[in-house]
Amino acid sequence: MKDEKMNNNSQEEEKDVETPATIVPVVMSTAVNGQPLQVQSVIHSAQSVIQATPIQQAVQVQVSGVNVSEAGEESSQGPTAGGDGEIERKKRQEIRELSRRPSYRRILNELSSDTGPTVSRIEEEPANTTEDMESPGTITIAAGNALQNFPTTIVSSGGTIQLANSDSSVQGLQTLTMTNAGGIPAGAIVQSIQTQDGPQQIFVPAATETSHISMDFFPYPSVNVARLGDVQYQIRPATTLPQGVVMATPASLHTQTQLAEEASRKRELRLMKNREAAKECRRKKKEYIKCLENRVAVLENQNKTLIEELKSLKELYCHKSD
DNA sequence: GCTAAAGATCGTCACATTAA
DNA sequence: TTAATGTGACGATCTTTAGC
Repeated sequence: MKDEKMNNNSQEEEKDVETPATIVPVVMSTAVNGQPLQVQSVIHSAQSVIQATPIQQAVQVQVSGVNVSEAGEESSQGPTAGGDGEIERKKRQEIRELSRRPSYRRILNELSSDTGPTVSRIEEEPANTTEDMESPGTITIAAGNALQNFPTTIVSSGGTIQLANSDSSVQGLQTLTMTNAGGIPAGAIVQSIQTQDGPQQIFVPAATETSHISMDFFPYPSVNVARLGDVQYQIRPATTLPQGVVMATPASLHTQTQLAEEASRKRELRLMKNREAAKECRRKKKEYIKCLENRVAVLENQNKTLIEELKSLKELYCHKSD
């Protein structure tokens, strides 16, 4: 069952990593996966993970796996020159299996050079502003970061709509408030919005006199929401519905639709957050594994130094006893 | 160049833990 | 108690590699 996996308490792991470490005064230089190590910081991070409890076992398997892989790689320089027999084939197969972890090494290299702040994974669209607004009745605007270049006034078929961008510096979620100065014609358009995911449309319900529309923009199209007064409407890709189809329901079904869409929105939000959490979790895990690898390197060197020291002391002792 | 195999990555689910 | 968050497991998909 999944119970056993839960023994690997994540908080414990975090605490282990954050435990104040003692700096071990060892002078050495080493390298892991070709990366030169700063001895002090390596020892620091290594010390902090030494007390790792249940998860340590699991990760140690990985670490030893990497070591084996590295060893195998050294011995696999090109195809075997002479032998063609079954044994040679098996040997080559073995070597291949051992040496195959290129992407993993690449990740480690990236991790070791990653010192800056987390870079946003959401590609920013170039600003897309007034050019699409010329056809009457359809307003094409830009979402995402392009909102900062957004015009404050655009003309719809029903009149003038004032746009106020709440905070264009917040990535991922943007709120756009539209105040309808002229009144949106009942049953008519619909605002067409250009987002990172292509044009999207908001359908204004028939016979609705509204003076206020607000829209939330997430990086994920299915989460984007428009509100007319108290009613929420999901902003969907324009391609999912034929032009002119009114998505909004009659007043009697508003509550039901509202609930369903609210649930759907919550789910999308939860999935989005979980997606990000999973990414963060994996990043931490890689970092943790890297710390353990560093620890291995440090301990190996430390061991080597101690053996040398013991050797020289033994020699000294032998000389003196003679 | 094509293909199969294996590893890596990602999104999601389920559940444990934590914070309010 | 409950909502939010963290993380292992799983399956789908992508990437990389070797062999042909």
